[in-house]
Amino acid sequence: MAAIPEKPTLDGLDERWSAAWEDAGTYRFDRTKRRPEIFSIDTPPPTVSGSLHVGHVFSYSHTDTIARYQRMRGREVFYPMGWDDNGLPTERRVQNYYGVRCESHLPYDPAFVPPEKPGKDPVPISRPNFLELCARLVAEDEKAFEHLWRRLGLSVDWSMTYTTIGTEARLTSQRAFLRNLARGEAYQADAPTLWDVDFRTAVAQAELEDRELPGAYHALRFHKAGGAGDLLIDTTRPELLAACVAVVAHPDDARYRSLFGAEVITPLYGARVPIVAHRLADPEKGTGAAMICTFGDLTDVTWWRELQLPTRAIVGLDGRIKHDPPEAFSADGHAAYAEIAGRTVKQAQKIVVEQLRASGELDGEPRPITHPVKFFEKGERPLEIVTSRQWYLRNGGREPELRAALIARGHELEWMPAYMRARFESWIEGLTGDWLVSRQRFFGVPFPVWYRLDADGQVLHDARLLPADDALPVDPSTDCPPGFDESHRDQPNGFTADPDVMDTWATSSLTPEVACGWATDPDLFARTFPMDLRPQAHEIIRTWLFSTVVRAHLEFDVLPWKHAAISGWVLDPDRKKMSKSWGNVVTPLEWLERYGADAVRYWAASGRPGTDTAFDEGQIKVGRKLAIKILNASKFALTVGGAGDGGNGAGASDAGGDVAAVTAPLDRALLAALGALIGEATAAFDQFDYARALERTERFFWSFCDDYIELVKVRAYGGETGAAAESARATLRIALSSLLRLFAPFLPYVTEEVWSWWRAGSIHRAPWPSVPELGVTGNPLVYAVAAEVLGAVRKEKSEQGVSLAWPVDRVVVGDTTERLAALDAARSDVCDAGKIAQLSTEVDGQMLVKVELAAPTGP
RNA sequence: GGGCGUUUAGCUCAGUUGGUAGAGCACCUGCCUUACAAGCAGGAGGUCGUGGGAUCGAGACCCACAGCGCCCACCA
Repeated sequence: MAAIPEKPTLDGLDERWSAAWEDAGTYRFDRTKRRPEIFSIDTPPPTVSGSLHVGHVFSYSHTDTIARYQRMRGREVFYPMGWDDNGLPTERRVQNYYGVRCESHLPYDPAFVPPEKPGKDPVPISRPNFLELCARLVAEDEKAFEHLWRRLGLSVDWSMTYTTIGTEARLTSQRAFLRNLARGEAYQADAPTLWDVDFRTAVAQAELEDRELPGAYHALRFHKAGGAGDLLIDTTRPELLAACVAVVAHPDDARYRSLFGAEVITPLYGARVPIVAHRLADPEKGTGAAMICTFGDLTDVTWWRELQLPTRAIVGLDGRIKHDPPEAFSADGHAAYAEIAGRTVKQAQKIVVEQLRASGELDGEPRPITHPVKFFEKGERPLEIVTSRQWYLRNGGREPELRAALIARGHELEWMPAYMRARFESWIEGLTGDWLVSRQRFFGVPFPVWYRLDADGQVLHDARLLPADDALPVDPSTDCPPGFDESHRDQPNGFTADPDVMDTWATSSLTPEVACGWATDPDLFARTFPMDLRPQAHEIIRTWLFSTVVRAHLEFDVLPWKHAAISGWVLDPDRKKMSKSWGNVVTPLEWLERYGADAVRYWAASGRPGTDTAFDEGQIKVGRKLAIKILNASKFALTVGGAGDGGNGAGASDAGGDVAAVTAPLDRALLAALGALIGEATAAFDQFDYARALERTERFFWSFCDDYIELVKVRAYGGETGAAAESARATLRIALSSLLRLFAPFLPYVTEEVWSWWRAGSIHRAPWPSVPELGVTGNPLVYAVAAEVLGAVRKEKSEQGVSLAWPVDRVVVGDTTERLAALDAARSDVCDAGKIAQLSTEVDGQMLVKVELAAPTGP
């Protein structure tokens, strides 16, 4: 209990209460509670190597309001925070930050110290050294995030953080993978794969994005066998001509029907390729005939697979044309190929076009077009398709039954807002294959797999060596498989490690399992899983949400959570998707310091679930004003009539005041209206609609300040005694108690501050307000009519340009009998508040208020 | 091309069983009133995207169209 300040202020509240909550363990999770008593939240682990912007503050504030509401409802809230620190973003940040480059073949250098400043040329370092730097940098980043989150007032239990590269995450990912493997859900395949030539890794369908790029149609002259003329074929990728394995047209296309089964000879290279038919060939496009290359795009892959064509790959993992030409070229063909060998595809295209022009096999000039090209979402050059050995996880991409089961999971899940389910479904319906989970990178969870080598040192991919479950997590590049030691590594008849790491989503898809302790803490797991809520952004429904559903479905045959709350984006003030540069002009911490956490949270909570919201400094200012208003109104409610240090101390009831003392009709009317508000706010929160709960509460609160307090002020003042005065004072406290608790999920600092003036314990562990605790309530009409008449009196004074304290000789109110009766019940309050000498009423169908001001007195 | 969302005051947005348009900001006017001048009171401002339909009655329901945004698909 603290004294009520003479001049309440928001200054210093954030720091003071953050520290107090930490000391008191206010948000500590009590793991003795059982599953039904617990509300568990699968918090999104933010990418720590990314920049912090107000978008983070926005969506994490939403989740925190839900967490606080559930906690006040009596649920023990399991609200851990994770840090997503594995994967490419961290690698990239480490490379730039320290000026280093990971080279897997280098030996570990225990004495390595990164350069003070990144040099011009990156320093090549070993994989273990590189991983050390990753670990060092993410530790710093995570501190910055935690600082921001604490300041924002997230009610997270900070003793329960996890990271996606930590031991728990590696153990969970590897165990889950091995179980997937044992059940046949994970498998390895040597197949065409989308490949980023800069990152030198395979990427998954979920990580693709289209970008519009300029390109050009080139009409190539293929030669019919036996000199029977030419066949024109349009292509945007003439550089892949050497990889052409067939020409395809639609089976119904009359122009080509007679040619199916025949062969044509490719320009430049003189290779004989068949003309084949396939329904995906579009007669409307180009000449209606297309060349099939291995591989120019995903349609090529489909044709290649379904028509069982040979492979003639010419693009290497480095994105350059391979040096060995495919077979079946003519002598001139080999010469032509030699000129592009070793070149990038871009360079090769120029050369090939020149060669075609020279040979007369380019029909006309290239016709420029703009077309969508597939990119890795983090990449800078178009993806190539190369054949490589990769791990896959079944996700319904190739099995209708699994696909249907996952769509059914989407129906089982409760979405907020509900329409977001459509994105989940359309993603599943568009899957073209299983989930490619292996990445040729370093800072990730390694696949816990080794392979036998034969007597020649060749890898036997079918002869897998797996670790014992209790040995997990393992790093196969430094740990040895059972029965082998380091001397057998990479030796004939020995073993070699699987070189790949898992896709970052392969770990992130297990956040419920990681956070709830599936691998290490079965007791905790039983108390928290399946979880109650997954809050997340809509653009990662296809990745994070979907993959998490897949993993839980495969492993446990359940949904990982009951509800998914999808948040929108923060947009620039001009309503464009927020750009990095704009979002970083002022950092989130600076906003918090400028206006206080409550103010920023207020803005965030005004963004409805799933709705993109423009950043609005004005709303933050409004939030700050609201917080200040709460301080001042509370001070008044708690001190009026000398009640400041009175009877409602540690032992006060939930209601916050003496319910039995509430006797005046106006006061009882207020409690009736308050009860309705509590019902609305509770219903809104139960549907995760925090924005509605805030809006209703705020509206009520301003009316409470402007109307109710003004109406009862005189009655509640210190000079007054008796039941009427006590009734007003008790009602002020009771209403304040409820209102503070209704605001607590949004404005944790100011509400806690006021609560501490007069109540024991944290407001954030206080029970959510309820109608029963208000006791008997009255007719809300009394409050409504009294406020309206007072408003009419104010309006008259305002229009006459006099002070609101100006006396009124007489007011005549015309209204219905029922409303006049309600007014009569609050007659003295209305007269006191309006300084009205005489109030008379007359029954009338329509409300009419006539106000006669007192004449000016004196000079 | 398919789907989802959205369109209400100058700006940001509420408007949940259909009953004669709301809030905040900004703007204008007035007011030091014993919680609050980072305040209080008041005012002005909208044919609710367009066109149809069912209804006694539509911002809300149905249909079509348009703008904006997003998701998915197409990528020769």
